[in-house]
Amino acid sequence: MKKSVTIRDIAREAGVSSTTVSRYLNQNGYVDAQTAERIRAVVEQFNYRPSRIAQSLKTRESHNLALIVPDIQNPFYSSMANKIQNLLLREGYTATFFDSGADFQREMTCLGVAESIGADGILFASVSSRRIILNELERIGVPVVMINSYDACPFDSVHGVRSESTYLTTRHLIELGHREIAFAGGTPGTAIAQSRKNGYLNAMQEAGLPVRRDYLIEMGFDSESGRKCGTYFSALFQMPTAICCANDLVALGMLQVLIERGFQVPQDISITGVDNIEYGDLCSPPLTSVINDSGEFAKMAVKALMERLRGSYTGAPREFLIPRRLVVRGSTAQPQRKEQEA
Amino acid sequence: MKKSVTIRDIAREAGVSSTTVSRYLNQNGYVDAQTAERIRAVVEQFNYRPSRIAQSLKTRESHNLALIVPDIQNPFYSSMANKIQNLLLREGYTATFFDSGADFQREMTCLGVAESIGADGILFASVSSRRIILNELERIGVPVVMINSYDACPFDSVHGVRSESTYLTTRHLIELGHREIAFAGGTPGTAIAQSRKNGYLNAMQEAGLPVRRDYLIEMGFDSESGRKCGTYFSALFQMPTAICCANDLVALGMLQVLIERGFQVPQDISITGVDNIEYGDLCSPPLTSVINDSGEFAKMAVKALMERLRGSYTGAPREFLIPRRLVVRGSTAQPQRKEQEA
DNA sequence: ACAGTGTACGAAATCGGTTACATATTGTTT
DNA sequence: AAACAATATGTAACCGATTTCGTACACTGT
Repeated sequence: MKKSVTIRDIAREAGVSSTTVSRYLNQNGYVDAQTAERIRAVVEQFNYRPSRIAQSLKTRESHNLALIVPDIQNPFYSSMANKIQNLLLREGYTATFFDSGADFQREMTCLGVAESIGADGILFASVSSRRIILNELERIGVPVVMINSYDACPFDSVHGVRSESTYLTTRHLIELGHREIAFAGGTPGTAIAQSRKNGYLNAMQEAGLPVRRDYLIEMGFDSESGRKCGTYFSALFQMPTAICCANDLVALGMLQVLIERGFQVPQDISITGVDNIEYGDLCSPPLTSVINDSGEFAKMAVKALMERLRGSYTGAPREFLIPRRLVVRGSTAQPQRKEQEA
Repeated sequence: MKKSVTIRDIAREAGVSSTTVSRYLNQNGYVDAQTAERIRAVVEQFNYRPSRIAQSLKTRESHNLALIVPDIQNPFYSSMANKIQNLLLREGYTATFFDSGADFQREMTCLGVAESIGADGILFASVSSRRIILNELERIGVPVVMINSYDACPFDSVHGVRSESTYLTTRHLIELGHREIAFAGGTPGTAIAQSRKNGYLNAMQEAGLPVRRDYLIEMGFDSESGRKCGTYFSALFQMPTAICCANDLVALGMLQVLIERGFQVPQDISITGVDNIEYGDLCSPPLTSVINDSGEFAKMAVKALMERLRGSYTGAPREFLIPRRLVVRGSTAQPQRKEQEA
């Protein structure tokens, strides 16, 4: 089909061998200034770009990474993906993008593809950090950075302080005077959902507050799950005065249902999220949340992987903790339960 | 570093030549049933996956596409990216992801990288459909599908009916009785912004309504632009009774500022968006918008590109129009200007 | 018995780069 | 003047697959 111009074409045209052209392009070995100039001119004239594929085959480095996220439509991940791609471009790397849909089987599929395309490394926001996944990663044998995957694993990992996010929001609710605090959680069985639940439980326990069975439900991490949880809570005989949601999407879905059903937020009920996504601020009332700095995640993940790729770090797996910060907005306030009961 | 298992390893282990293994894997040429079984077993035992890189070099097909979007954080594009990636995976293709940040220079950079990595095709949501870009695409010489790029171009393209989206929202506002309708537009100089502006202008003209200079401003396609426009409009001596925004992000930013400044939406002022993103529905008031079906975009774009890649279509550039539909929600209502003036 | 056809498999070239090794010229040191 | 290092370039093998061409055998029909 399309015949590309090769290094040998350039060599012939410049009257040198392909070796010399290669040396010129990679700036290694000696090449005379005049020769270099001749090559440069020919390269420009022909708009020559060396084939990354051929390079990869020989050097055994594809300069391409696999980026696997559970849900690119989640603003946290789309923002992170954007930043990762920017950082990588600067380093001369590209990213092959995968959306696993938070599904274990698809995660395995993506890993298989990642291997066959010869990815030099994997940036993996895995939800199902099952043993099989870890085994598969080890078998593939390229550097891996796990993102938001709290389980102990033999790879570098980047995540917020375990359980800190919902701990912060729950404690905030407690400090406001709430006692009946419910939790609307993410996909059961995933490490990150577990961590968020624990944050809630820890804060409750620390304050000596009881956790009611029917105040703790887990669905998923998207707004649809939030709507379902909202429907559930609003139908309870005894509603909580505050709900700690596993992330902002859940909180937004929840908010919508509650407002739809005539509840006032935060007067009747307070809501918190996690991630501090843009839309949480755009809504009314704006969402109290926890900053999960996707840029920081991207930076650390890329840095860690690059160090592994360059071999400038070869030690034990590292854990990078991204600091978080509570952002109080309009969706939380002191409880007014007494009046309602009267 | 990591020595991969090659087709020759498999061949040796199975007691055949690499040719036969290749024939077995690609299901072309004859291979004895028993031999096939032996090979299958060895392949499984060694967990062998042929190197896509070596395949690409020889066959001159990378089975990898470049996907370039202006802003992956825009829910329309992140949703589209998700769906595109899913469709491609099924076809045995991968996508290298680029976020151009709606910047011309970066678009050029991305195209250069796309060429050197040997992308078989390009899915390109270009904002700056400048001549240079088109020339560069033609020079690269691989199939291209342009997305949301309205200018006439020598490639297949996928987009909504030109100017239809804002035409629908503006007409909706007019039918509600609004006469003082402003427009908050997207990045000036881009084809899509031009198209959105035209939709507004057409509807206004059709209804015989005058367009005031100070009611027409263009900033960008993100929520920050919406906030700026909102600040501008809310400071006007004579405020419009409705604002037609170029997309939902702009509308959401606008909404936030207006509510912040004490305006009631839709009582004091009506707001419309375009794209029907999830968050537009989650906010209050929920946003009147126009459905821009990202799944349909993804489907048509992938289909068109695949046909080009397979050579099953080789004719003139095609234009795929995705139908749209107005979704009326709480952010629009009849104007109540008379009372306010009194 | 022989040509023709379908089946089964291998040797070797090839894709477009990189690189180990060899060669040649020039400059510098002893 | 001989020895050595630095500079400048080329030859050819190689990365891991695919593919052309060729060989060999087993049928089948005449």
